Amino acid sequence: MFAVQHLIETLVHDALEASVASGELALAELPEVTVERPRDVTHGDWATNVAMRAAKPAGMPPRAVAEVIAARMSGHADIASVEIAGPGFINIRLSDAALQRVVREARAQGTSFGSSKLGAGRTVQVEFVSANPVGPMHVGHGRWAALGDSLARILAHAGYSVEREFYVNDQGVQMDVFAESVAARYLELAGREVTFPEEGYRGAYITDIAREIMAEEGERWADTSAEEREAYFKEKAYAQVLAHLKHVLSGMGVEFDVWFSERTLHAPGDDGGPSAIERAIARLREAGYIYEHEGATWFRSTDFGDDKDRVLLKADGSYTYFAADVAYHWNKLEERGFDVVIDIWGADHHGYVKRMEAAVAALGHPGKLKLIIGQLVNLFRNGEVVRMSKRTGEMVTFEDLLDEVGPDAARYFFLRRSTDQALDFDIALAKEQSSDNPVYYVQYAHARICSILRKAADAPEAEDVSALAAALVPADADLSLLTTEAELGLFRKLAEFSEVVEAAAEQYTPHKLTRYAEELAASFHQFYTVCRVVNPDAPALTVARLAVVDASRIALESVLGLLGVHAPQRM
RNA sequence: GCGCCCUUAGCUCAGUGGAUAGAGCGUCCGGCUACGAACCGGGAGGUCGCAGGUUCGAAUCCUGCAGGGCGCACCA
Repeated sequence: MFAVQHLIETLVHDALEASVASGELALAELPEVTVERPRDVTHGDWATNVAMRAAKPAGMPPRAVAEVIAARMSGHADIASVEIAGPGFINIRLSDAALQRVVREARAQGTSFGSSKLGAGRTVQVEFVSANPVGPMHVGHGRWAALGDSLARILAHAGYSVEREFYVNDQGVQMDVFAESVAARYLELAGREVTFPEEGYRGAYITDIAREIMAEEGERWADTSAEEREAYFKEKAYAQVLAHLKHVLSGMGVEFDVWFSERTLHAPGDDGGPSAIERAIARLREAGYIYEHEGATWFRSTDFGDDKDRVLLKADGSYTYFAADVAYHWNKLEERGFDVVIDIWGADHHGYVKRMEAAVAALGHPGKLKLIIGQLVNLFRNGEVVRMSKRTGEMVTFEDLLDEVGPDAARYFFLRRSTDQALDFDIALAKEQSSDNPVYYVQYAHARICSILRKAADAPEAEDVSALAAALVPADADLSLLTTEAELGLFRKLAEFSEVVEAAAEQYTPHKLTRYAEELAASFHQFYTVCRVVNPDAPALTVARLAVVDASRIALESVLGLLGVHAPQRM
């Protein structure tokens, strides 16, 4: 995919360079060339402020600089006009030929439309959700699931080699409490006197798990030692919860490549040698960032801007959660060698950002860890806050939400807001099948297109509209017949796709794609309202319009695919 | 007390240092004898939280203040 933005940047840059070479502009160094989309369409497709940036060093008025550069840009086949405007903007308008090429490319490339080589094959790991396997996921996890998965899809589309990973905290205090909780419920079911653990998990699912064990194995665990019982229940219950997490995530179309067990970080190495945690600490020690104090082993994270140093090995001989996390990131960056590692965390964990970045820097990989901090989700129903209590375990879970609104609406709503904005999720609105609900607006455009293609092919029952389009419209259809504002507007919107994907990939902002999806759908609906597509009296025009319709179908399917939302052919 | 995020139209939110700050919903007025009206067109609606600063230019960058959210463990 040729991204128009890069073409324009190159053209401006070359014109600038040539102007300096010829002596028309006296510049010691070239200013950075940036092009942007003007807000106002009358200002053309692209604009650059480079003349204003170069004016002072060149000792010329901005508009005079712009004149020099603009004179060297006109004449290119992809450019219809170059104009100087305002204080010194250079406004560039694409030629119809350039726009028509985008339509042909979309049809030729199919699902790879909008892809780019931005990532150049670099490897990226996206770790997200990583919910503790001791209970159901809350709706926040749903947001991270949608975000991480969509980001992974976008990065892959932008040319990165992507892996999705779920870090399983299958060791530690929470697992112990979890096992004790299940054991206590089990004993209750067996009719024994038992005091429920003070900090135990009180959700009804704990009892469900206990009941299941009871059904399978009877009361044989009621009279064993607590250690034996809890050790067994821990594995049993944890396996069940993990399977449940996978099931729920899968229900929203989120599949992980790797489920990484925290236990492997504590376990001895493959050769029976030191564990990953021990190796990581040794590495930090070599680098001089470790010291002992009051019986504990500390990491001097303050060397990297953290507020205070952090304990890795506690005085009681056990490792902190952070120690495992250090080892985990050492594993990601050093042992598995990812070029970029992305962690998606909830805002409630932002306090760990500095120490994690410090650890990664101390391990010799500064800057490779990208931490995305997502703000939390507030649930509403018809404008009323849905209250939840963690203490009693009463809550609307991610699974409940998914069951109620469905995967498409859930994902779309999770992705529609920028990550650093708290999300108000209104369950009633997400369920509503009306124009209030943007996911239907976009899907409707796609279904409408499919209907047109079926109509054009006179095949109302056809399932494969892609084949219909291929048969109806040759690759070299004469697109120069399409000259109305609505048609050209749609061309322009299609031409934006690639650059939106790149921006979303570079800035980790899937919400840009929901916005683009709505804009693309709007451009299509406008086109549809004004331009009759299937017209027996004008076969050439019909074919040309069907080409744009098909390109729009491909783009909508592609953008919805990046969001993980289904593109229905009928609805 | 310290740190991070947020504050833009009645509501929910976009907005890469640029030109007259946008979208959806809501509201008002219009548009189906042709391909899907779950659609389209138009109007009204803004001290971009407040105050300074940086510069050719600030919703955007810096500082301070106010309001809201989330964190500040040898917990995970």
